[in-house]
Amino acid sequence: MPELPEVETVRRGLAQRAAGRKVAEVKVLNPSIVKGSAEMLCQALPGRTIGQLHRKGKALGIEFRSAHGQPSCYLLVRLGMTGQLVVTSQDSPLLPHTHLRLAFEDGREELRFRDPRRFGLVRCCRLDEIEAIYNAMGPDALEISKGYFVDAIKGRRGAIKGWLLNQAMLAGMGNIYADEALFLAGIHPQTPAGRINPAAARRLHRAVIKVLRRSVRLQGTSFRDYINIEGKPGNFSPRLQVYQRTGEPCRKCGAAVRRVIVCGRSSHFCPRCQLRPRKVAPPGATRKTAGGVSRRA
DNA sequence: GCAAGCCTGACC
DNA sequence: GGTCAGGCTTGC
Repeated sequence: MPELPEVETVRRGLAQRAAGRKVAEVKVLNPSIVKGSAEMLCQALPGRTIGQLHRKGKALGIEFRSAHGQPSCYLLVRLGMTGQLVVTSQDSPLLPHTHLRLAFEDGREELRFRDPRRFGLVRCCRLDEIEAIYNAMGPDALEISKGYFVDAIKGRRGAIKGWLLNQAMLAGMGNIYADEALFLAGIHPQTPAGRINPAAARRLHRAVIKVLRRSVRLQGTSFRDYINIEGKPGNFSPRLQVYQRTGEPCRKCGAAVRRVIVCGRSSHFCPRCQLRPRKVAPPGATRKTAGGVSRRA
C-alpha cells in the first residue's frame, strides 16, 4: 500500500531513471484515471523533459520542462491503494490495468502507470494548481515539528488514529504506519487525540518520524501490490510490529495482537502495550492513566 | 465480503 | 468546522 515511504521510494527512483528524459508520446489507455483534462495531458507533455520530482505526503509531483528548460506543467500522481509507476522497455508485455504510458524520446523505454483498483489518479496541473493541492494538506509527516504536532492534537475529540490518517492535518500517514507509530508510542488507536498528554504526544511525534524514516531506508512495505520503479517490492514488511498480525504474539510482550475498527479503518494494536483509555477517571483514582495515556514498559 | 485512500456529503 | 459514514474498484 503506497504511503509516504513507498511514494518517496518511487520519487527517488524516478529522479534517477526518468529525470532529464524527454517524453515523445503519451498514451492514455484508460481515461477514467485522468482527473481534469485528458487532452491537456496528451497535448502538454510530448516534447517536454522531466525535471524535478516532488513529493508531499502521498502525492507525487512530476515537473515537465519546455525546450528552454522552463517548468511548464506538472503531473500529479496519486498511487491510491494499488498504483504502480514503472520505467520499463517499450516492448515489454503490457500488464493488465496499465492505464497510462509516457514513451521516452530514445525509443527504448517508457514510464507506465498501472493500477488494478483504480483508486489512484493522474492530473496535469499548472504550478498554481499543484501548489493549491499541496497547500490543502497538513505538513509532510517526515518533516513535522514537535511543536506543531503537540499543538495540533489539542482539543481534538476524535480518535488519534483518525487524526493521523487525516491528510489535512498530517500528510503521508496511511493505515500501516499509523498502526505502527501508535504501537511504538504505546498509545491505543481509539484514544481521543485531545486526551493524549504532552509526554505521550511527544512520544508519538518521535514514533511517526522514526517508523517513516526506517521504512524509507528499507524502501517501503509491500503487501500485495506495491513495487518500486524497477518493479521490486519493499523490505519493511518483516519489521512490522502489529499491522496485519492479528492473533500473533506482540514482539514486545507476547500478548496476542488485536484488531478493532476505528474511524472505519482496521486498526491493529497490542492490548497490553497500548492500554485503552478509560472513559472517565473515577473519583479518587490515582493510576497514571487518569486524564491521559501512559505507557507500559 | 473485505481491504485500501480519498472524495463527497451528512450530521452536530 | 470538526467528525465520520458511504462509495468507488477488484483480487483474494
